[in-house]
Amino acid sequence: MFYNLIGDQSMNNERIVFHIDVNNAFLSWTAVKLLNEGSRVDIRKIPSVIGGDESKRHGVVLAKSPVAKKMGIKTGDTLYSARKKCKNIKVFPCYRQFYKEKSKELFSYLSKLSPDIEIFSVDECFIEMTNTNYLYSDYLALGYKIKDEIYRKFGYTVNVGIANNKLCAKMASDFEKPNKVHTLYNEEVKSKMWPLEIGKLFMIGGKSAEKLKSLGINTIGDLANTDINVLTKYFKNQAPIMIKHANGIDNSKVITEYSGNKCISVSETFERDIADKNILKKIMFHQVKKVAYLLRKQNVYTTTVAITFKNYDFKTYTRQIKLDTPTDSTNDIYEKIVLLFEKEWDGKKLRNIGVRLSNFTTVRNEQLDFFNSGNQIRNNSIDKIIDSINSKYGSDSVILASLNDDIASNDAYK
DNA sequence: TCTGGGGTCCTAGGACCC
DNA sequence: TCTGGGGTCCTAGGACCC
Repeated sequence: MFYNLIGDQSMNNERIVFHIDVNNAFLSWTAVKLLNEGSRVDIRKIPSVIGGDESKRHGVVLAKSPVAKKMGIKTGDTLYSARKKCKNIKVFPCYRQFYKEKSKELFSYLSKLSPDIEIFSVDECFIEMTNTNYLYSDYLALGYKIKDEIYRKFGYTVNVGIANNKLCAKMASDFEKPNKVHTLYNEEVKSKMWPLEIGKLFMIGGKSAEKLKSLGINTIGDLANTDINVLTKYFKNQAPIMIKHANGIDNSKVITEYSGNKCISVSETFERDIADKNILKKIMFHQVKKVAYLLRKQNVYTTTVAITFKNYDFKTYTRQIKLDTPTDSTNDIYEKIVLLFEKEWDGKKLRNIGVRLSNFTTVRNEQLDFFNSGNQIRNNSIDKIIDSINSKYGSDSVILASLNDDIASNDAYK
């Protein structure tokens, strides 16, 4: 029997957090979709990846099968390099909308276990299990039950991490994959986490791992036992949190309430580099429409707008501007975006362009410009009317012909 | 046919004020 | 003849996450 009763933590009063992570989410979900559609091949069992469309210059690996992983293929690799590592790799497209539906379906099932659930990404969540002992007497057994039931109900596997805090739950679910349940209780940190290579620690990415290794810190245990004063010299304010993490300490709460985004952005990589100003402006206009709509949906106003662009040579720039008056108007935002663009763009070919809104506020604190107040009010109501029509009939049902005839009427970019 | 997209958070440095 | 220093706000860039 796989229920390990020795591992049962239900008798003490410690906090219990679960982390649930879909194994190779995009690939697993695609596998389920294809099988449901009658395919005889389970793409999880062959060398396969989910990748973007190379003809649109989106050619990166977004998820990989276990076989592909064994051949050295990593998420973020170019499809070109994935093929180099594995000649007969099968590449499947990315069905984002479908993944969103699968994600929703999973979390609504998990919400029944405990209302204290934090959706951490499209395929991961934390569940606060503290104070549910009266319902679940054996957490490890429960972990297996959840995992197996997800497989039975939905046809894909997950990893479950069980620990006394979020960090350790996340580290635990990342141990051996797929289709596994792991615990990482406080007393297990030394034996299970300390031997791991430093880059495995949450929030230690490639750059930090490299720097730590150059200091002779090679494992999580090394980091846990590093003098904080030494580490602070190299990592400033990050040092204390790094050492805490390495010791399995984390007091962060499971956040159940969605509190809105801190920023909203869109960006687009073009099929071919573009140096045509009118086309670039049209693209930005459509992007502004999108972010402004999302902003209004959150019922907030932005005080900072930014453009981001990437040159043909991959150098990226961001240019931002703080607004005197918070706004949620498509027109206002577009005006600022164009201003920034005209000022900063040197006319060279661009590979990618995007817009970003940040520093939101709920209060308008509006000082209506005396001469333009009529226009402002008119634009605001136009935005709202367009939002309601677009949310009913699709995002491009109505185009702001009144706003900018040139852009709205020209369909060079759609 | 080389290198996506959407987020959060931190830091360094400049401008400006007292 | 000598150019301090603390605080705040803002921008640009980068690290990291999925």
